[in-house]
Amino acid sequence: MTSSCPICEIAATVRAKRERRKEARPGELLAAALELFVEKGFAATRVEEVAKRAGVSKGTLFLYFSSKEELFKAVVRENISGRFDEWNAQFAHFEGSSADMLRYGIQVWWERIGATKAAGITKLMLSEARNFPELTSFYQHEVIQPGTDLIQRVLQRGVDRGEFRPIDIRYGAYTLLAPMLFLAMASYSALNPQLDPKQYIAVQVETILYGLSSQPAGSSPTQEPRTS
Amino acid sequence: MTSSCPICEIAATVRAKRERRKEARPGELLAAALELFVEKGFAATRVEEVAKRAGVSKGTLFLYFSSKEELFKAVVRENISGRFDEWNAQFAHFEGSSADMLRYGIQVWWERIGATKAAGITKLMLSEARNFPELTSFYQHEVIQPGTDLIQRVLQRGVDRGEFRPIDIRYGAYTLLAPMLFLAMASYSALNPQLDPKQYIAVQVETILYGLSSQPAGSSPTQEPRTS
Amino acid sequence: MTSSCPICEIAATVRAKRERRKEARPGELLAAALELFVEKGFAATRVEEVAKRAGVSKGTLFLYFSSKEELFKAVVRENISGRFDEWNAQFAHFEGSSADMLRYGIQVWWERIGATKAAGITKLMLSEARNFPELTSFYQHEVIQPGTDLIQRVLQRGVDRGEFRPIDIRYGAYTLLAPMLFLAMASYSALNPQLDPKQYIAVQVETILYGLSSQPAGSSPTQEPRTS
Amino acid sequence: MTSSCPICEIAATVRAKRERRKEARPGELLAAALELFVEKGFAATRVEEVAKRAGVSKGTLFLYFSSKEELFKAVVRENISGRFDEWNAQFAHFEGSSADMLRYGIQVWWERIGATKAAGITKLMLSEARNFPELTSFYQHEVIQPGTDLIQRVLQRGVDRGEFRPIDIRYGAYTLLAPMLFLAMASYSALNPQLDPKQYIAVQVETILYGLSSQPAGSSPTQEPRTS
DNA sequence: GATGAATGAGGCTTCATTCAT
DNA sequence: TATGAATGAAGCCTCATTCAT
Repeated sequence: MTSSCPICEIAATVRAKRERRKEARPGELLAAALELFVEKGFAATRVEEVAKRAGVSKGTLFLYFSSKEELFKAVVRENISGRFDEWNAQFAHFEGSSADMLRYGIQVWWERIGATKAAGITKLMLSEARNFPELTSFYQHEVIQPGTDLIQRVLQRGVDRGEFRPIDIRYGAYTLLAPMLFLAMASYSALNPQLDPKQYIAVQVETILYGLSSQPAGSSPTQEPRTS
Repeated sequence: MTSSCPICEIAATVRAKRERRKEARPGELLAAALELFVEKGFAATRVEEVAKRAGVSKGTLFLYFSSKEELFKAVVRENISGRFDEWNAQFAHFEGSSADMLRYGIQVWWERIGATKAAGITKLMLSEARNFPELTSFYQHEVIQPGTDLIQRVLQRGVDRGEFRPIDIRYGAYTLLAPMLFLAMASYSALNPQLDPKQYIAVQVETILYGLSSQPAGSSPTQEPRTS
Repeated sequence: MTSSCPICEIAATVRAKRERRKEARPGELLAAALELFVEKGFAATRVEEVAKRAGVSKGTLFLYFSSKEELFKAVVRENISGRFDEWNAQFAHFEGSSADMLRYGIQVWWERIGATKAAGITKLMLSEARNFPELTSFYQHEVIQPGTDLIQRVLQRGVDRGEFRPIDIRYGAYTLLAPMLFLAMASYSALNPQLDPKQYIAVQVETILYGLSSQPAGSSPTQEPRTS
Repeated sequence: MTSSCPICEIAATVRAKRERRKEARPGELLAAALELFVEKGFAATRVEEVAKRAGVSKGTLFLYFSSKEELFKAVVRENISGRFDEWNAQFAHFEGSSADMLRYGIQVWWERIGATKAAGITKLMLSEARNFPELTSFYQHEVIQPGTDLIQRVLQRGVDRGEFRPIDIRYGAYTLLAPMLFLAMASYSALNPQLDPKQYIAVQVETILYGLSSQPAGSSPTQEPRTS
């Protein structure tokens, strides 16, 4: 600080700045990578563009992530798998009908994943998994498995409480997953059907809940699916 | 036909053989291309490997298809869009309930598309559309539009005849499309959930028809979804 | 002729036709090759297009010319070197002033070469010689050498007869050659200056003859340059 | 400047070195490209060989020039069109006879273009223009047009001052251009006549100036060659 | 830590030439 | 003779990764 060498002071400033940014860097890179992976897919995204969008050079990217694949894994952890704990906890304490629980779960999924760029990751993985085996098994463990478990627990709860018909849990999970994942994929595809997601979800969910319900004739869809 | 001239016969044989060869080539290439596109995606498929799998050299492929993109278009025409006329005709004369019509349509789709490699094309297009704009608009015109039209006509029929609830036709189409397309995508992804497709379809279809039906209590799922 | 086998008759007809065309074929191919070589250059001309323009298949071309280079040589022989004998003979008996002799020679060159596609060969050789050494030495022997000799003989005659200043014959030849060859090249280039060739030649020739003349004031342009 | 901080000096050195390297690359590549284009023509030159001759890899070349065509344009700018401003300025202030002006201009052209590899560019363009339309229009604008304008201005000056016969300026320009361009082409062709350029130029120029002069022998040609 | 110049394997496409028919 | 399907070497260009500074 009292150094008479101006270089030293500059160096100190630079060092401070670097350290501050050192922690920011990966975040900026992850954000840029998420955007681009989702926009173009894994293979078609060029690391140089990721770096540029994050405001750093290509070399810097490799300083934080040893390869393009590691960068991708970090993106997945940041945006998806890192959040399962929180969700699991929320569901563990849910009180109310299982139909509401599903409605709530799907709404949360939509807000945190479906409506965000993270949805594009799902599309990307379904698309390119076969070409990148290591990414695939990573994603299996970190996302697919926990996610499927979560849904199955909810369905099982509904069946156990007599709210849902005694459907095959494993296949039933896909009755819910399929339209959501399809939405995720369609939204991030150029073939995007330009549906209004909220309305799409409402129609799907109510139709499915109606189909799942143990006493459909009486109660349920007297109220029309609310398409807001 | 009963010519006594041996030359004629030989000539005919030669001609036949040559023509068979010449006409077989594109077919062999299209088959190889379908397999590889579906396996790896458009960008990740190497034309040289397509050629090798068809048993010819790289150069030969370009004799029949002027570019990789043209090869892809030909694959789509051969496996999907070339068949819509036939389907449209079949549906035009269908007699029976609209629910049966949907069941039948989905079964046909499964047999001709879903269970074949053509399903992989769907996955591929959803995935890579954004990176290949020309392919995208081609696919829109040749596949998406005709396919959506077809489903919407069936739903409209069901609503008009009082068999289905008066749902929004446009979104309702996706109630059917989504699980099918999801199956197509999942099947051709390394994230394949290893579901039994027939059982998956049975569960989805019956759940959805139940959800669509105008008189759910009476007709539909008295018979359990046939999971074969 | 009285054969009862219709095939035999057809075969005979075919054979006759073939023999008739057999002699025509090379001519058609040479004409097509000249056009295309001149239009696009040697390397950029594709043998397949030559064949197509001649109305035959690629294979047939190689039946008559063992390679692209041989085809080119045949074109040169047909259009240029095959004509030197005739010209040499004409010049041997020319009577009149050397200026007229040059005027006449240039006019003949223009009509037989300069104004025809053969001029393009000159351009082509100057351009691509270095990439095709064998063609180069062929052209040296068959065209450059005889042509230069011819001009030098005329100049020498003019000097010997006191009509021209005693210039260096070798360099003087280029005083005449340069503008003509330049015209040939420019005409067959996309950079074509759109000059009227006759007018261009008139200006060049008279300027040069004037420059060459031993008594410019007196002799030279008393007779009008015939620019028609 | 006289900083006692050794870091600064090192940093300066490093920076200088890097910049020198970085700035040298394009120059080295342009030099290699000029050589090879001139030697083999545009189409026949392999970018990989350009890179190798510049001592870098294929990829590096594309770091500096986005395509082979852009590389060529850069070569033209560097060697030809970038110099017109300077020449135009020189000519604007020339004092002396127009004949001397032409002699001087031709000498300068010879030293700066004709005797250098840049002359080969001219040959190349005349040769390959037709196969590369974009290069052609580029060359038209950047070279042909400014060059022709320059010559015509000098000729017009001579005519205006009564030094030259009232020749048609447009065609007269080619009286000068043709032998020079021919020399450029011949020099860079394998058909190179092995003339001594200085002597060739001397003969051409004096012959032409003699032909242009308004009072060559004293009287001059009373009647003009009619060039219309 | 940060940079960005450099690399080189690998992809799509062209085309002279061969050869079975 | 005539065909044209087939070949494969070679060319331009891209991009993940390395490394000297």
